[in-house]
Amino acid sequence: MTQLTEAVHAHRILPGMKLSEDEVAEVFGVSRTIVRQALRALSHDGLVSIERNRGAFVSKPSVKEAREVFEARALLEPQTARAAAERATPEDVAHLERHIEDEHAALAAGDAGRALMLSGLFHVEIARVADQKTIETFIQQLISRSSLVIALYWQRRSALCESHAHHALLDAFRQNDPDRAEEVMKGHLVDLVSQLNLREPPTETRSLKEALRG
Amino acid sequence: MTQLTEAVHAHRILPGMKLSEDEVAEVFGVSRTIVRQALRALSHDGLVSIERNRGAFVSKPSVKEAREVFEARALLEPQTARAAAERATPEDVAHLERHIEDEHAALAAGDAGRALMLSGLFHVEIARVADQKTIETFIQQLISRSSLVIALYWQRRSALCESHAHHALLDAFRQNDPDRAEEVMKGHLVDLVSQLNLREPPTETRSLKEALRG
DNA sequence: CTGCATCATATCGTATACAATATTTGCATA
DNA sequence: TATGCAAATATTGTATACGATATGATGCAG
Repeated sequence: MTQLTEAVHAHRILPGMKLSEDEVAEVFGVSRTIVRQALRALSHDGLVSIERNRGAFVSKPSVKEAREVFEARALLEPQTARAAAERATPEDVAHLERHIEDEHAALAAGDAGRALMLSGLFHVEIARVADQKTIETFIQQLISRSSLVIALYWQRRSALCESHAHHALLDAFRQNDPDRAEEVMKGHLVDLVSQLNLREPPTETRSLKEALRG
Repeated sequence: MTQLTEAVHAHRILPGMKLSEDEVAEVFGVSRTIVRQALRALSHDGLVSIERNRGAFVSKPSVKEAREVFEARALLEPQTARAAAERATPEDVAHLERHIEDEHAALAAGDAGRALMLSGLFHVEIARVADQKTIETFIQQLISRSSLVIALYWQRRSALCESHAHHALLDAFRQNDPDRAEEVMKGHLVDLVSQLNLREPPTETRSLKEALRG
């Protein structure tokens, strides 16, 4: 059922799309009970919004919400990157490195959606290295919602942006350089926001089934 | 069903206590379906932990989790208090003031549990004044878990601690003094942690029904 | 008397059935 | 043709029933 989350992260399911309980249940071959549980969970993470007696829809973050998400990230992530740099072991670094490699591989294979998902997951992994489970949970939620924000507000000019910052973070972790890690993360988040077009709230929908089968 | 949350905040339900689905369903006169929904929601907020095929228990934060909660609060709340001080209107101040008065009234009436709950809610209200819905959600969760931490690790010497800090925050808001608000909040959180005894993980349970009837 | 295996009971996990609500469709009327 | 009402349909909300799993008791062997 976590496939739903992945589909959202990979932009195979787009904001505004309705997630009908019967439909999702049929696609995954489970009962509505399970689907309802999952949708509730996603709702709690802000990925879908549930309207009573109307159904669940993939959230369409407003401009204000988009800003809030990145403001929260700016509060949490630099400090978390610092803590990660203090604690990072060679194994941690290797693990993160593999993560980046996977992202590149996905990109090379033309699977931009998977690359985007892995790119977000990288930030969650940092919180894991920092050994901050509570904050990790928050960052997880923020990354999910960031994926929605990107789907809505990304302006496509300047495509390959993240690679550099993530490599720079990796270096800082490898050298256990907290100051640098914090600064890089701070700048990285500023970069991300600067590449958003936080003005219009566009719309678009597709069929659910074909998006999931893809 | 939010009564469950209130009961936890007011320390009428204590960490470790089992929340049997049938039992809760009977107490509230609803079906297990509803109870399960509620328990999953509480689980997501970290108030209860669900063990598969065993049931839901009020969470017993470990020392590490307790530290993490207050570390996260230290990252989020000072900045949020700053933002609140920048935006606070006279209406906001009046609203927060009433909150503090309610807390005092509860304390005077001997309802220490309700006072504790209101004291926590005060922090959530600050996020609301700051107009930061996303961060407000996080703080809400952190406050809830703080309530559990307090139930487990509070050392009773120095009882009336919060009053001063909350009044100081109110003053800072009234004067729209962001620097002061941020500093006071920072110190307030340090105070709170310093009054915890983050060493032993004690245990204790009571019957659910009598706790809710009380 | 103690320890372990087995069985009975209780509790949770999932599916299904029914009720409540929203949405759509069709028709009548202005 | 457009509009408003009403019935029909579809979808979600809730309760209940059944199956799976863990827990505790019981009895037997050592």
